[in-house]
Formats: sequence, structure tokens, C-alpha cells
Amino acid sequence: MKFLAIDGNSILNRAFYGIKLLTTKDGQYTNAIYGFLNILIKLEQEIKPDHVAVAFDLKAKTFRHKMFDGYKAGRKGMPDELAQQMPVLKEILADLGYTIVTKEGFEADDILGTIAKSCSARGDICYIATGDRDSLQLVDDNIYVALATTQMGKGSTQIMDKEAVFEKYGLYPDKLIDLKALMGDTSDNIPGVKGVGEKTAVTLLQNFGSLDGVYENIGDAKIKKGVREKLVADKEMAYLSRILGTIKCDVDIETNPESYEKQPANADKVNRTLKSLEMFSLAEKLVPQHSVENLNLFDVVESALDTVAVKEFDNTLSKAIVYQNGDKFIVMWNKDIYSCGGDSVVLKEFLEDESKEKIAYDSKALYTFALAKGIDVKNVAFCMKLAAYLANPLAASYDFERISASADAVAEFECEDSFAPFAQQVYNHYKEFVEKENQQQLLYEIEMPLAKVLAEMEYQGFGVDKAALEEFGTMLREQLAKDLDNVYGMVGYQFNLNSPKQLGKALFEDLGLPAGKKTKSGYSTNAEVLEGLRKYHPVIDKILNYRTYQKLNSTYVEGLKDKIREDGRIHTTFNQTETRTGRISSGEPNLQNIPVRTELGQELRKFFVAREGHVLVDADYSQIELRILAHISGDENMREAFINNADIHTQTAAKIMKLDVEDVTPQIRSRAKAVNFGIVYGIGAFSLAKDVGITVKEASQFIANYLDTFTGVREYMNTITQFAKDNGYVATLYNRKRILPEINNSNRNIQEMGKRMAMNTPIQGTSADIIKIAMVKVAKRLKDEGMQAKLILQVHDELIVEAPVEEADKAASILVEEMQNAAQLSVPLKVDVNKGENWYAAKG
DNA sequence: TGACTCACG
DNA sequence: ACGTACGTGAGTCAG
Repeated sequence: MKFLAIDGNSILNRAFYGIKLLTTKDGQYTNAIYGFLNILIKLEQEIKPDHVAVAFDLKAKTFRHKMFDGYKAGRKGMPDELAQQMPVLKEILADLGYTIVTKEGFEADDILGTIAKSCSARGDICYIATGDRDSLQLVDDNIYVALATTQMGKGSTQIMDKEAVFEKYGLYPDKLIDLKALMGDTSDNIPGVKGVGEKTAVTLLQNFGSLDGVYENIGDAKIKKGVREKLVADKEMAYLSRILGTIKCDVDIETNPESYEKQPANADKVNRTLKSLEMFSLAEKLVPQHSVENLNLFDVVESALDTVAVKEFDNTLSKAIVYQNGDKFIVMWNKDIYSCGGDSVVLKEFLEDESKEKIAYDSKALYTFALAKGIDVKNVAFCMKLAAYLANPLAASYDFERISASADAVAEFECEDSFAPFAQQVYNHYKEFVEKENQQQLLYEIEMPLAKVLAEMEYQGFGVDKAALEEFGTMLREQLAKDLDNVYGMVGYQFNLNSPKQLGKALFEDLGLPAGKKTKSGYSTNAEVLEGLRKYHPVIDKILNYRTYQKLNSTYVEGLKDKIREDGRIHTTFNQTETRTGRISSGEPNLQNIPVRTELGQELRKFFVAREGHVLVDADYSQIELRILAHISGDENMREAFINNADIHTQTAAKIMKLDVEDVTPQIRSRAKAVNFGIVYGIGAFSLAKDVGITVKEASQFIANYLDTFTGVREYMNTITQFAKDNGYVATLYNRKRILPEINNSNRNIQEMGKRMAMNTPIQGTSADIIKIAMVKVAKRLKDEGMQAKLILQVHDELIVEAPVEEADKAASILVEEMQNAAQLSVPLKVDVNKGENWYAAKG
């Protein structure tokens, strides 16, 4: 029999401190669990035990604590970030089929000692896995210690037998207790003999065999006078230390090997837990993926398409459920199953039937599918993915498997027959959740209609002039090569200028420029740092130019040109369940970060063009976030500025500096503008100072003046952070919620970040809500009015419609009207609109 | 894969 | 004493 006895606390500790803090997207700490499981996998591979015990300490003070006052007094309690992970780990271990052992009044060490020694006595082999060298005293012919460490996130173990211990300490394991009795152990607050260190102690034990031997021969000439005096003075301490340092091997716990036999894992549950912890690679290693209990949903769906067609489902299933798998869907409705794999006519009839409610898992995917097939989907009554996102916008993904795991569905989804009732339960769960959270309007009137709008926008795409784009790329590459040449010349050798590491060496070591900020892995070489170095060396200018050209060419020219489809258009994908604040994001490619702030960058927008006979109509909200702040905070000064349609930054400057509007210089205005931005983000003096180029002191004064003037804003910031602390979440005007695990974190920096999120999220999120409402209304108007014009892009506060020339003016007024009326705030919403043949021209 | 850098609102 | 403004996506290097 091969036993493995794991010191749970010790390994968990090693893992926690050996790996940087990891969290899931919703703030659950996972690093210790992750590290522990990695070490566990390693142990399983190397030792292949058939019996496993995992020992944990209970919180109560131990027997040994009481024996010596102050024992372990120096040890800090377990940090919250670690304590949170303990119960989750225990659950996983139990589900994996391991036996967990705890005993009131004893430490994990003692439990391990008891198990190991009973094994050894029977003649069984036992491996003790721990990060703690204390356990080495237990090693004998049958007992080995596997010392575990975590380095670079990977677990590694070192197996120690008797000889290995001797090699390391010069003593066999049974003498290690006496060694500790003499030399003490500061980390465990074991005093030992004052003034006797490792070297002296080892020599003594080698000469006299044991602690008793040392004192029996205390008069021996081999003991020097000074050492003898110390030994005599601390004799009592030495013997007390031996008691403290001895691991107990007679704890009253089960030692019958049968109780530690590995049990079959509950693979399904482990899988779900690990996936909820975002440990996908571990899931594959820990639980056999081909096990029967662990059917992959997609596999089931695949087979269901072919084989389940005639099976009957639960009669109570009154709604249809649509599940997507690639471009196939399972559609269940009143006991019938339709497959689009073979004959899509049935599916088309079904999807277009207004009288039949469809419950979608991912409604945007359904609309996208339908657009491609020429199907006009009607009556989509629910979207599980969107509902799950509203329930918690922090999750890493909204895969069906994942959202069903947190839906507490009672029916276990184990085989194809149970899919329908299972999906029904997931649906029920989220439907109830939406009602409980009062998010009906947000889901049914904003997000779900928006899903269809977004699918249509993706389908439309944005026309791109590929030839002109490529020509621009050629120009960039020429410039870039020149700059690169110049840089090599000035530095004196060739290197990879794209590598911050190599650039750092060139600038700060070889050219000897003053190194400022550092990053984790070396010198910082970002634009801000380089900007500060301009005056020292002409090469800096070239590097900055090179960076600009390189970025434009690789990200925008090379990156975009491969994304142009055969229709000459780029079709981005909008992600509706990505951001924590409620914004949508754009990817593959991202069309929400096309350059605009520099002249050269702006050139790119000239290649985003309207179709023949069409124009682009571009409308953007003016200062929407500040207007929302004015509304939410009710600040009179701020509201007044917007109601009078004043220049908000000039107005802000005038108020906080107590100047006449005419006396506000461009410089003062620009500082006030920076303050306004800062306020929206949850301001800090340090960052404002950096941004504006003033001292931190001046920045604090600025902020103080601001908050004294805009007292409503100060009030809002206080109220919202207090709300977040009390409730653990913040919400937008439309009740979009964001939980804030950071707000009560024990780390002050994280807590401060939580406060800034609390201040910013309602503003950014409400802005996102409002433009979403506008999008739904604009799309509806364009359709209802029978126009050809189509929405093609959203960039957070900006909408772009592509319209036939003759519809352009009407499209522009629809945009302005619907955007301005999307919400009724206590200040007006203002929209600027322009037209043009390309995006550059349409920005006015 | 994470770190760095940089593009946008 | 310590880090430093909110929210994203993509290209590149290096371990």
C-alpha cells in the first residue's frame, strides 16, 4: 500500500505566498487553490498513491500553544484572501475523493505524524507532502517527505529519505528534534539554547548522539567552556524546546487504511467548480474528460440533433428553447424538436412564427444566424446570456455550462434526455432573478432589442478602401525604416526596437540616459518617459516617430486589411456581455479604437467609406458623462452650466478660480477640463498633477476648490461610496448593477480602487444605458420610416449611420432626435451631427 | 501566457 | 508607508 499524507495548511500556504494573487473576474481569490491543485497533480504523478489523507488545522489553539506562552505569537493570522480559499479547496478535495482529516486541538503536523507512523508500523510506505521542514523528523525506512515548493506558478517537489536528510543536515532524521531543542526555531518561536546555533548543535549531536547524551557528558573536554555555560544555563529551555518541537504521533484519529482509500471523484461537480474558478486547464488534468458523468454539453447537443428528434420531453415545457452549437440550433417547442442541420424550412417557419415564444441562450447569435439564412426571427422572449450578464457583469464568460452552474438548477444535466428540463430550469432561474432585481426594463426593453440591432450592425459592416489603406501602409513602412536606420546609427548597433527590454538597455546602459521609472521587468520606455528624455538626445525623437508608424502600420494597416471581407467591408463583432460597466466592446477587429487624436492617425479614417451613392452620418453626444453627473448629483452649478448651454470647461474654470468667463485663458480651461475628466474617474491629486503638469500640492488645491464649488458633486461621491460599502454594489439610472468585491478588501489600495469604481460606474454605465436606448430607437425609426439607412457602428458616445444620399438629412434628424430624447434628465442631452463620404469627413 | 505599450471613449 | 484616474482590444516580445 502506498499512502500519501498531505499537510493541507502548509501546502496551501506555500501556494498562496508562492503565486501572485489571482482572482476570477468577479473577485474570488484563487491563487492558493490553483497552486495547491498543481502540487497535488505533481504528487499524484510522481507517487501514484492508492490511499490519501489531507490534514488541516482547526482554528482553535493547539495543545502545544498552551504549553509555552508566546509560542507562535509572532505568526500573523491567515489573511482574508487566503482564508476565503480554504473552504472551496476542501470542497474540491472532497469531490475528488480524498479524505480530509482534522482534529480539534492538534495541528496538521501531528495528524500526519500519527498516520505516517501507523503506516510505517504496518510496513506500508507513506509519503508526507508538506512545505514545512519540521516533518523531516518523521522520516524512517518507510516514511518519506515530499517537500513542496511553488516556483513561477509551477509546483515542484523534492523527495527526502533518510540519506537525503543526513546529507542535508549531517544528522539522521530521528536526531532533528534534538537539533531543534538545541538551536531553536525562530519561525516557530521555539527558544532552544541561547547562543547555540546550527553549527554548534550539529557538532554536539554528532559527538554525543542526542540531547540526553550532551547533558550526560556536559563535563567532556570536547565541549568548550562558553558553550558549556550556555548549555547549563538553558537546560530547562532545551528540554522544553524538545517537547515543543516533537510532532505527536499518537493523536486519536482513524488509522485504519480503509478510511483513506481514494474514492471515485464526482467529476461533474469538480468540473463545474473548477470552471467557475476559471481553471480550465486544471479541470482537464484533474478529472477524466471522457468519464460518463462528465458529458460535454456540445457532444450531447451534437448527438441530440440526430438521435433525439423523436423523443418526448417534459410536458410542462411550454416555451421553446433555442440552443446554438456552431451554426446549428436545437429548438424545442411543445415537445417537438426541429433541426436546421438538414431541413431548415421547418426551423424558418418556427422562428418566424410570431405566436411562438422563443427562449434563447444567446439571442445575438440567434439573430446573426438568422440574418445569414434569411430568416426573420420573431418573438424572442428571453435571453439567458444577457440575463446572466445583468445578474453579474463580472464573470469571465457566459458559456451555457457556466451560467447553468451558477443557476442552481436542480436537475442534473447528465444525459441528453435531461437537456430540455435542465435548460428550462436555467431559464427559470434567470427569469426570476431579473424580476427579483427589478431589471425587467433593462433586459426586455434595452439589452434584448439591442441584441438584434447589434447583429444587424455586424451584418452590415463598414466599407473600407483597401487600396488606399495599403498605400498608406507603404508610406508608413518607408518612414518607419528611415527612423529605424537613424536609431541604429545613433545608438551604434542594431537591435529590436520593438523590444522594450532591448531599448531600455540601449538608452539607459549604452547611451547613459537618465533612467527614470522602472517596470517589473526593467526600465520603463513608454511615451511619457521618452517625452521627458527628448532634451537629452536626438534619438528619442526618432524612437517616438518609429513607435507611431509601427503602431499605425501593424495594428491598423496590417491588422485591418486582413479583416476586409469579400464584400469590401469590415464586420466587427460587438460583445454585449464583456464590460463591467455596461458598455459594449468591439473586437476582431476593434473598430472602437481607430485613431483620431493625431493628424497622421486621423488619416486612417479617410479609408472608412460610405457605399456608392451613400454618406456617413455621424452623431455624437456632447459631454454626456458630465451631464449625467450633473443629473445624478443634482449639483446646481453644474446643471446651470448645461442648461445655459455654456462651455462646461470654461465655466468650471471660472467657478473654481472665481474668475470672469472672459478671463479664463486656454491654459486654465485645459486644466479645468482635466479636473472634469478626473472627477468622472474618481479623482486623485497625484494623477491630476501628472496629467496637467503641475505639483501635487497645486492639484490638491484644484480639487479642493472644485469640490467646494460643486458641492453637489462632493455629496454624490460621498453618498455613492458609502452606498457601495453598505451594499457591495452600485447601480446605474436604469438599474444595471455592478458588484464591487474591491470596496471592502483588506488592502487599502484595492479599496481605494473600489471607491473609484463606485464613483465612475454609475456615470459610465448610465451613459452606456442611454446610448443603447438611443440605438434601439434609431434602428426602429429607420425601419418604421421605410428607409434604407442603417446603423453601422457605435463608439460609446457616437453612432454612425450609413444612408443613401437622399436620406442623409432625415437620418441626421432622426439621430439627433432619438439620441437627445433617449433619456429625460434634469439637464438637456446635446448631440452634434455631421455628414461625409468617409469617417474623417463625417467627424466634422 | 503575462508584461508592456498604445489606440479609443 | 504606498501607489496612484474609469472602461476597453491588439500587436509584440520573451520566458
